Amino acid sequence: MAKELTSKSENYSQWYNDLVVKADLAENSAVRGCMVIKPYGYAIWEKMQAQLDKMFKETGHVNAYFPLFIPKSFFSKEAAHVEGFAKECAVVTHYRLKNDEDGNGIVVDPDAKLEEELIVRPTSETIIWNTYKNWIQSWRDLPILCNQWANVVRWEMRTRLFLRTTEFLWQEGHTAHATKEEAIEETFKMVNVYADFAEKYMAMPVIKGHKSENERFAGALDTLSIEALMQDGKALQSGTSHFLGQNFAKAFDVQYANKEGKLEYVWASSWGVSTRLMGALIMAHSDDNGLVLPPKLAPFQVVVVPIYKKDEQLSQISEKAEAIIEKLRAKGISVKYDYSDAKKPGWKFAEYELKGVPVRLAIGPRDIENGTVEVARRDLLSKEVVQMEGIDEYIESLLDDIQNSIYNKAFDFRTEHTTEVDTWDEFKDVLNNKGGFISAHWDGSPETEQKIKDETKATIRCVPFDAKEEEGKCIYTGKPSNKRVLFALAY
RNA sequence: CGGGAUGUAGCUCAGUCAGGUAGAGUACGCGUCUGGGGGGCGUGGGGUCGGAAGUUCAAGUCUUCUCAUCCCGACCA
Repeated sequence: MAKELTSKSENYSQWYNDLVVKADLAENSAVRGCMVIKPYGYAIWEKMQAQLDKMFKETGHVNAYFPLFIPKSFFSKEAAHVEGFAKECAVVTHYRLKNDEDGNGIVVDPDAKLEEELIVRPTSETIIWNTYKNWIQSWRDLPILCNQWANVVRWEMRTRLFLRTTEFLWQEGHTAHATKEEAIEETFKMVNVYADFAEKYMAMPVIKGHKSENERFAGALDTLSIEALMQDGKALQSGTSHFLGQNFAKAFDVQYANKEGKLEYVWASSWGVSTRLMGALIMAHSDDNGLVLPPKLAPFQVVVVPIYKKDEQLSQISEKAEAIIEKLRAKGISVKYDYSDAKKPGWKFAEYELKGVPVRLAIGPRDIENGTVEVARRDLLSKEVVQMEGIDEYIESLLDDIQNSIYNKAFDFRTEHTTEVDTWDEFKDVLNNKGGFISAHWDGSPETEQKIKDETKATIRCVPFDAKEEEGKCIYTGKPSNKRVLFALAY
């Protein structure tokens, strides 16, 4: 066994790290906290990007690109925003290197100090709103519905592949609207796009809701998020959509003339998902044998492995295999044919399992004789022998089955790990022994949330949109509450 | 920035206590038998022992300094 995974039950966090590295998704780089996304991992990200990009465009958005660097002065214009990000910013102070006079290699040229430092963007609200100021004069210029695909840098203390890296890839939508109602509508629209994407493509059920004040984005009036549950019972915030009110418009003095000719400040939203979704995808479905990918995001959905001894056997098998592959591709199914002699069939089986390829076909002399194919599905680790005739239709529906099946499995897991509690003792007991989402009453105050966090590390993941109205008492203070919120330990 | 640990082959690590020719597994090259679940046998290549200075006839091992990384905490999508 060349690539042994740590088992999930033994050490979940080690299992995750092993999986990311051994499935060739990403690795740590020479730069602290920054990862190299390897081709196989990047292929999954590209699939996510392509689908999200399509969904953004279908909802009327366009792509643009704004600078990596943000002048320091822009940053301080929105008070809450600078407060939230100041502690984790990379700063460019110089623009030139030179040879050290003492022969110690290359040093920063002290004469090349910038007049004003540049911040490597941790998010782009400030540079974008500074730009929007020039784009907006009249109600006729609104709305602006821009998205950008970019990298951002947040100088985190501790990093983990995909879940939290110093530099990460994401998309950030920044919209400008004439009215509050329209901006709020946009905020909700995009959290719904994220939820659709997570559920239909990632096969990952999510809860949509409002963030509590403590967890809100720096500079937002309201933050909506999608929250997913990982297999270790911890929650992962997978996407956020912010209603920014007029905060940035006021900070950057972005006003428009309304139909009556009166100047008004513009209303804003911003929303984003990042390569963190890769972490979510990995943790939502995978097992001790490796990655389990939903067919809709797998770099290739089917792998074909020929089993042969001699070259003439291979050409006989290839003839059948290629006919099958052609039919599958005609149905839009992506296929890899691995006829390489570099590895043995057994090795390939294990490797593609590790990489989460949804369906594996094995064709050997036995199959040629019987007109059959061995079909293995990754999610259930099951195998069956199927007639070659009609195999394309069989696989087409099998891929749908797999997509649904892994969604249902994750959904059942979440249902099983969502617990209503009514007392503080019960809360602590469920948190420590069962994990998952805990639905409980809360008095609505940031102080109470903070105390709960200090005592248990659990935070309010969200106030779900569909939280049922019911009278109850805060589990911590006993004060009255009219709806349940979701608590969990989170990534 | 506090607490703990580790730097030896591409990777994972032994060897350091007690100084004396640089090791294993895995990966890699070649040959061969194999091939329906990470194969067997044979053989070969691969190291400034993180860096610098010191002690010594002799340093991976002892001393001092230094650099880097990892884990736990505070921060966080």
